[in-house]
Formats: sequence, structure tokens, C-alpha cells
Amino acid sequence: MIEPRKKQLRGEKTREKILKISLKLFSEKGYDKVTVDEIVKKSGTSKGSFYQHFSAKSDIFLVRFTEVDDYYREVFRSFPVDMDPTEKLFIFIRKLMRFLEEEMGKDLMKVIYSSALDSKEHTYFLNSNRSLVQIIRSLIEEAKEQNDIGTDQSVNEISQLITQSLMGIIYHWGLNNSEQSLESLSIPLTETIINGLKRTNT
Amino acid sequence: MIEPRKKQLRGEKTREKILKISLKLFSEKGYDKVTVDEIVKKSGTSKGSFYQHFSAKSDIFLVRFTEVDDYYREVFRSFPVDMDPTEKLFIFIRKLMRFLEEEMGKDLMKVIYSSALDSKEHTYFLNSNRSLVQIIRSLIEEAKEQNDIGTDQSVNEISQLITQSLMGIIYHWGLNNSEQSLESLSIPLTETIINGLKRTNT
DNA sequence: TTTAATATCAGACTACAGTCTAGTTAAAGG
DNA sequence: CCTTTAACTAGACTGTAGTCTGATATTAAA
Repeated sequence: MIEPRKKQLRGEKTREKILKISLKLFSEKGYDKVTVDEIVKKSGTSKGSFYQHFSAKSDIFLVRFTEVDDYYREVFRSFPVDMDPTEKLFIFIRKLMRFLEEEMGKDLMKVIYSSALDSKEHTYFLNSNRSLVQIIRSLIEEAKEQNDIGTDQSVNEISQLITQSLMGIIYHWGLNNSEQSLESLSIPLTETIINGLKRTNT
Repeated sequence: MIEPRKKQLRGEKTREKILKISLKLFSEKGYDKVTVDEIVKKSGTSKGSFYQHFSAKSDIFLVRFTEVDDYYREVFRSFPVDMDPTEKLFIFIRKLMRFLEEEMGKDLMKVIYSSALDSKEHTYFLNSNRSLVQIIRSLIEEAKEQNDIGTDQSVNEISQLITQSLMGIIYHWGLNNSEQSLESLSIPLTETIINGLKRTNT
């Protein structure tokens, strides 16, 4: 018979309270206009609780970032089997970008990209990248098998170069105040890379 | 007759003291192990002076980053006129990467990339990028004239896509603890982009 | 020369993320 | 039960970047 771990339950409750209030405040005032003192006050908890459940203020965003992983996989699974691998890659990247902009938002992405550089932990961001890289890798392998792209570069090398590009697009978008959508910003680079992968190198 | 502005001179003197000590300490202990209290103490100045001359701790690094601009131009000027534009571009990027790693260092680059995302000012980084973009732009124009690359993408689009890539490479390198040099990390992406620009898009 | 304006400097002070210590409550073991 | 252990919570405390206020010294203006 499963005991209803009261203590643990209480813990999860406060965790949820903190999470909910934090996200609400962040979206209302922007990440760095919100202090953790305000969060614990408005959520009726305390610093102690906050840091029991999250290891940093930016962790809240990292938690939201978890959903990205699920989305990756969902998109990946949804591809029809007979679709061109390079087309898959292209569409995959576009959908990713749209998702990041619309569901995550620029503020969150900036925090994630910035805190990843600062801390030594950045667990989730790197983990998430790892699973992204896996998908990219299998897309590339598929493309190679079907001779959709040349074979003079290793799968590792190609997936790394794509990761670099994605990060560059997002970083660049985070930096500039242009109104252009992340998705549209991603198209030229993605196209020329795929194009560049198609023929064998000189 | 030119008056020897004493006050201004004194100011420059302290500025130099702060700058020198800061860079020394940063290189000895790493950027975030050094506090500005330590800097002002060891340089025999004060917080007031520090923030009189620099608008933030990270500003010190931004000052060093100034040199990058000069280097850009120097490399650009040094190209023989008859060299392939795409080759110029390729070499330009490699030299840039080597310079950033060897003369600036990963610590400095991380601080610059991170603080650019945080603050609303990031004057120098963006300015510097602007002059980098100019050089890239003229390289691309040249390449287009010589039909070295296709003309179905605008100069703007191409230079933007290259900027994104450079940022991505550097960001990615800053994030990972691999020993690989920034220059070698930059080659695969650079090659496939140049390759991708050469033929007209499908 | 006297006064006003301004650059420079000193260091106390503030704001805020994150730590520490102690207290409380629930689970586990005897 | 009684005791020990551990998750959880509270909030005082610390560390550090950055601000503010006022002092001093130099230049400019009257």
C-alpha cells in the first residue's frame, strides 16, 4: 500500500507555488526586474525553500526549457518516412526556431544563453543540446545513406557544425532588437549549409 | 600654448593604474575570482574612481576588445589583390579565430558574450561587430562581382548569415571545455558555408 | 581676484543573489 | 512509543557589483 508521503507532497506544493509565481512575474515584468525576495514574498514561502527546490534564479527558466526536449522528439517522430532527409533537417530547424520564439520567448532564451556561459553547471541546457544533437545526428546519417549529402565529412563534424549554427542564429537574434522572427532569421544560413553539404568539398 | 591639463592627466593616470592591475589580476586568477574591491585596493584607488572611468567591471575587457578592430583591418589590408575573394574570406575567418583565442582568450570572450546579452549598452561589442560586418560585406561584394558566389542572395543576407556563424562558433567554443582550438573548430562550418554559397540555390 | 562650474576621488551605502544555521515536522527503526 | 534521521522551511547573514553624496582640486568665467 502506497503511503501518501505528506512531507514530500508539501515540498512539491511549495515548489509549484514558487514556479507558478515566478513565471507569472517574469512574464509581467521581465526576468531581471523580478527579485527572488519578491518571489518568495508573493508566493508565501522563503529563501530557504526557494534554494531547496531550485539551485538558482535562472533555474526556473531551465525548468521550462525541459519542454523543448519533448517537442524535439515529437517533431522528429512526426516526419513521414519517405520525406527527403535534408528536407526533414530543414523543416526540423524551422519548427524548432518557431517553437523557441513562440513558446519560450526571447527573454527566456537570453537568460539561458547567458547563464550557460556563467555557471559551471548549466545542466539542462547542455543535456538538452545533447538530445538535440542525437536527432540531428540520425538525420545526417539517414541523409548520408541516401546520398543526399556527401560523405567527405564525418557525422560528428556535420552535427557539430549544425549545432554551432543554431546557437549562432539564436544568440544573434537574442542580441539584436530587430523585429524579425527567429524562424525567418534562420532560413538563409540553414539553406546555405544544407546546400553546402550536398556537393563534395573542393 | 597648450596647457598641460593637470586634472585630466591625473584621471588618465588612475585609469591606467586600474586597467593594468585589473588585467594582471584577471589573468592570474580568472575574471570572476577578482572583485572590484580588490582591484581598487591593489591599485590604490577607489570605487568612485573605478566607476568614474569604467561603467562596469566587464568594461575592462571591452576595452581590450578594442584591439580586435585594428586587427581586422590589418588582416583585410594585407591581402594580395589577386587573391580569390572566397579564399580571402576563408583565411580572414581563420585568422580572426586564431587571434581571438590567442590574444583575447576564452575567459575574456565568455565575459563579452555573456555581458552583451545582459546589458542594454554592450557598446563596443556591437560596434566592433559593425566594423567586422563591413569587411565581410566588402569581401562578399567582391566575390559576387567575380562570380565567385551566386547572386540569388543579397549581400545583407549573406553577411548576416556569416555573422551568425561566427558568433555560433565562438559561443559554442566558449561553452565547451574541449581542448580543441577555436580555429580548428571553425573550419568545417566555414568551409561548408562557402561551399554552399558557390552554387545557386535549389 | 573671486566665484562658479566641473572633473576626479573617497568610501559609505544599497540592492540583490545566494549561503548558513537553526527549527519544525514527518518518516523509519528499535 | 521513543529516538534518530532527514526533508523542508524560515529568515538572518554574506559577498559583491554598482550607486550616491560629499569633498577636493582644477579650470573657466566674472
